[in-house]
Amino acid sequence: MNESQPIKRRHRKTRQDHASEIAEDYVEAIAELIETSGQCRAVDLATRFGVSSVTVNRTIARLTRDGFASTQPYSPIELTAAGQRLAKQSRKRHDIVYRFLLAIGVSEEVAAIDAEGIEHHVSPETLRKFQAYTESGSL
Amino acid sequence: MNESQPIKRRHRKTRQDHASEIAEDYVEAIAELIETSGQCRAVDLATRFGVSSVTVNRTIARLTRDGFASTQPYSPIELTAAGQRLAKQSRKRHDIVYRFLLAIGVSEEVAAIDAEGIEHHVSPETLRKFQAYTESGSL
DNA sequence: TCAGAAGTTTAGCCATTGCTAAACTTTTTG
DNA sequence: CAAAAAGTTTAGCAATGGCTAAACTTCTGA
Repeated sequence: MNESQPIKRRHRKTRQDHASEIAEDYVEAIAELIETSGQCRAVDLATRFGVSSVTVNRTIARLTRDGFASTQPYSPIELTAAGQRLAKQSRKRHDIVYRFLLAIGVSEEVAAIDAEGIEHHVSPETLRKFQAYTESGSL
Repeated sequence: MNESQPIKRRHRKTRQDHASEIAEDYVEAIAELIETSGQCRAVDLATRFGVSSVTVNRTIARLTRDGFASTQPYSPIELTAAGQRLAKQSRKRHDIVYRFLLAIGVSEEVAAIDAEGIEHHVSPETLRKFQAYTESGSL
């Protein structure tokens, strides 16, 4: 009998999940910055997230440690293959959530904010429902 | 000219928001436990959230510090008026999200998990849309 | 070219959120 | 009632994620 796992697996493992969320936000932002401006510097991420560049630096160090980013001192930030994959996937999920919110009538501004928060907590099943609704225009 | 705030207010202030999420999860759980079993003990919350009772203890200490909970040593955990208000509001928001997910066809199990994650990131505007959809059965 | 501006890194601070081990209190039960 | 079980608290460790100050590197323009 294997009942050793916590009764309520429904509840997320807060610390770890939070770390993944930040990782996703960062790789997404890095990919976007590289796409739009050719490169990604710590200062760009600092502006974007409203944190100090010291904080960015350490987060990037973790991403590097975990195999998502790669850097040389004083050089632009790059994504590894794994980082690019994660960025692409996060971006896609983000877009689905954002478009869904627009489709149900949420304003662009609020949809942008809420999508940021929601995207990390949507299971594949829910995501499929979101997409289905957005595409068909109804349900 | 007041442009001192970070350019992207869209992005949540991670640390602080995360703390609020935990506060909401806890007061919600405390209220529920008191309702269903008459009282709330640290060990109940530990089981519920899958963390150690030491962790629960310290979280409760923070909630107490912040005016949401009150405790005597070795006694059950209680909510202050503010805690009860927060619990009620969180519960309501949770239910709206959960019912909305069911309404768009997400399974009960997945809806329960996703609602836990999503509820903290839904603005009043989006919440109204969710509720409108759930109630009218369409949009 | 070289001095200052811009950007990055290091050092060191704090709070939160997780843990285990151990001490302590309360409850249960033989 | 006393001992064991159950629950709580304290002490102390680690990682994450935030900060400022200060040192360092790189870039830029007079």
